Amino acid sequence: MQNSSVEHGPGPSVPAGALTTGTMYAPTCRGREVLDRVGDKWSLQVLAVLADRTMRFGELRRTIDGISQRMLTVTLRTLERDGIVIRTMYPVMPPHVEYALTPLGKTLLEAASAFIIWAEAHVDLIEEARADYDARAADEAGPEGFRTS
Amino acid sequence: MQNSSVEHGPGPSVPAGALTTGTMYAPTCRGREVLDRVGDKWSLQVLAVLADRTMRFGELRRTIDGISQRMLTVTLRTLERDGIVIRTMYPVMPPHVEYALTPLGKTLLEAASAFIIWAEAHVDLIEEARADYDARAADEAGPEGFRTS
DNA sequence: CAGTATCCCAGTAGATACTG
DNA sequence: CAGTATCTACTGGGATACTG
Repeated sequence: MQNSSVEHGPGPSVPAGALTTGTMYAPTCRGREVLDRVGDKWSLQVLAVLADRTMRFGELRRTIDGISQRMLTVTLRTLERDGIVIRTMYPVMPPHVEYALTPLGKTLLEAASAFIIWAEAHVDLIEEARADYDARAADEAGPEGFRTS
Repeated sequence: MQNSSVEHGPGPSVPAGALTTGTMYAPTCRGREVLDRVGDKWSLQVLAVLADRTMRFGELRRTIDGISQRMLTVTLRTLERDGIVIRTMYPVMPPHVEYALTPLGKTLLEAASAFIIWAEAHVDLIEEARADYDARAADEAGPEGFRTS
């Protein structure tokens, strides 16, 4: 995925130095796939819960509550594969398995924390914005010959 | 979808220096929906691109490249609704529309930047971990008498 | 130029049932 | 307990065609 066609003419549309602010982000490259990975419905949840302590499968299932058995398994497997959590199995009866964050997982959680905190801090503002937007939208679509009088 | 029981017991679960990682995150609440929103396939991309400067619809389309017309529209609408980008239309012929980050959008991008940067910085490590994992998985399933040589 | 409207498929997640 | 297997429903998103 690259910008093969920036050629919208010989125009000086990009003043060469316009890339001051951003540029650093621009998940145009492979970082995307990591974001996709961790940006799914459950990964961050699992991460956040494991931040506190090591947990067993059943504990995670009960703690996260809302997650299905299958999705917990899938999520944990992927995180394990990515080196973000580590799975320790004790071959006893009944089985005992523990999940913990790896050092990599901890750095991830740290990096994501600002994001998570932002989300929680601004959720109200966003919902307000939505209400506003919807109200305005209704305003534009609403006055459809309702001049009853 | 709430975490009815963050308490799974009388846990002094966080030992002494479990690093800064404590209970502070836990996207258990409404922050989740915000994360879902921005965590989709295109939002962060759009945000990152708009970090540089205001852009027109077509510019975004060409810059992000890979995004379809439909998804750009959908993404922009949602971001606008959430108060993260602002849409300015100049009713001329042909139409001229510009998109920019709102102040809220800028704070979001800032919050997300650590995350994005982490992703780009660790993508190699992660892919390595994956290769390892796959190799080990193949090892466990593979040794089926395939000692050909 | 900047969209909207449809159609449609692939992938994702939920529920359920079974197992070492 | 800690999974795997399967079946299905839902939806995100691409392709395409049309419009003010």
